Amino acid sequence: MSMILDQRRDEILQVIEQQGFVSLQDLVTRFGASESTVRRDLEHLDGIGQIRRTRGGAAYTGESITPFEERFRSASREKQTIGKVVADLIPPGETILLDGGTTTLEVARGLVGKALQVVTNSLPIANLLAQQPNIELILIGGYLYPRTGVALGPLAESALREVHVPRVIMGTGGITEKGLFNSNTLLVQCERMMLEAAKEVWVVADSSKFGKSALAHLCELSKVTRMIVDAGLSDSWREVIRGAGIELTIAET
Amino acid sequence: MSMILDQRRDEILQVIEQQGFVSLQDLVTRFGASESTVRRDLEHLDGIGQIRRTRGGAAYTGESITPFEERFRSASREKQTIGKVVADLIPPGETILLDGGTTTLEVARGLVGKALQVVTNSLPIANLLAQQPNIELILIGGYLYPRTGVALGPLAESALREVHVPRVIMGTGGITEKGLFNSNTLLVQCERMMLEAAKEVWVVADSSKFGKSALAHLCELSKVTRMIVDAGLSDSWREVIRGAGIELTIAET
DNA sequence: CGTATTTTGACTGAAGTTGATTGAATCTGT
DNA sequence: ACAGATTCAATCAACTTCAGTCAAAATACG
Repeated sequence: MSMILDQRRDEILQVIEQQGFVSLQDLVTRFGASESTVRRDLEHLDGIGQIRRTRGGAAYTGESITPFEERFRSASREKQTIGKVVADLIPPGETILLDGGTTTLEVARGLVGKALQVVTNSLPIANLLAQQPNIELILIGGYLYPRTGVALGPLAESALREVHVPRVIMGTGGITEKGLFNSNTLLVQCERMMLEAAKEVWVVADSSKFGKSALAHLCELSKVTRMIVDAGLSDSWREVIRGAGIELTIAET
Repeated sequence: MSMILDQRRDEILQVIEQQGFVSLQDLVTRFGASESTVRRDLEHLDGIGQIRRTRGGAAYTGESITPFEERFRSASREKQTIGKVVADLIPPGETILLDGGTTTLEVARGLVGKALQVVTNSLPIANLLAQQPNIELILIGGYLYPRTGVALGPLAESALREVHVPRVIMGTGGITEKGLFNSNTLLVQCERMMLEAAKEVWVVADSSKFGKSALAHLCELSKVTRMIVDAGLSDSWREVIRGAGIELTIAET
């Protein structure tokens, strides 16, 4: 594994995350690599589900970024299953804290029709649940991170300080033995406050996230109470997760 | 200057979603693409059911965005003109605090394309402005009042305590010589915090609001710096408003 | 040091996209 | 109902981007 290669792919991912869309030519000039190389990088990032290739470039689809166009696309089947399973695990009448992200958005979809109190800093999730008569929605405010629709920053953090809930349901950018990662430091800071606000920490992640780290370290595995993952998770990773004292739920179709 | 296919189609979809309808020529000049290309894009978006093609352009047919959406479709012409006039009165680069409501939503529509910092507790306004690249959006969180999509309650109030802006732009339920009124005590409480947070208080109201009171008294007329009203306002009311030391702006078509 | 493996950049024909150009269909004003 | 204008679908050639292949370069490893 060449260091240069991984580094370049990480940086490409960051560029795509920041801009939402990037043309292949842009990446070629930006990194001084050949078309073929960049094309292979995009192919790889598409393979692990972090981006979606389009003719002429690529678009971001990874966690923690929920462009509003996302509503027109369908999330991966894995994420949908995870969303349904998690929603069924939550007892009616509860209060839950819902992190932003594509997987948690699927959880929110699963919650439709239930009687719950939901706290979230995600605009897309708020839009989805605001229409639900049985759901009482509490919005965490703050600086609205463009294109992602997630409220972050000092306002969000001080609002989270006043909130206490039995569970938080979080998405993540990557999971390794060292813990959870996300791609944005501002986001990680806010997610730390979420961890503080909740007794139990549930993490939803599709299996492509395992073994992937990202820019910012969020927390140790020991902070996590429960993980809900799709059936594609390897046996060795199941061992690691259970070995860390985490209750592992596999979301089957 | 060619553009990635998917990106252009997404942006076209966003434009149509926001405006309800666009002409083909408008899209051609906006994206600098040829008629043929735009026409093919519309054909595609029609094919996947997100828009409906019409002669000369296209209309939005996607799943209803939010239940609040219909509110601004049915906004009266008076409110629309007020919105445009107010938006033109705001110098670029400013920070404004935007109250919730149908008239302020029209103000927000007028702000599209400007470079501003906007603070709001209204979910519909946040949805409208979150996608604008030149607008930095700060969301006031809190309990989301279901009917109107406005964040209220203690969380909203403590967030507003940390905010200071040169102007707040407020809607209102009714105006009499005794001051401003609104129909909801929780809302009024929150709006009082907005008054505290701003140096200048601008009130937008269509002329039908004058002479009407409502459940909860918000503040005296003396708190208001400026009012923007449609041309239907009677001379006697104009006297009353100016007599209270308020700068009165009549929004003409 | 030499060999195996991975990564890279150039090249290819294939496939997709674009803008211009047609004549047909539709709209508008009289 | 008519003429003129606009919009449309269909087609085509130029252009761009694509996946696949191969050999050179870089790296890993014994």
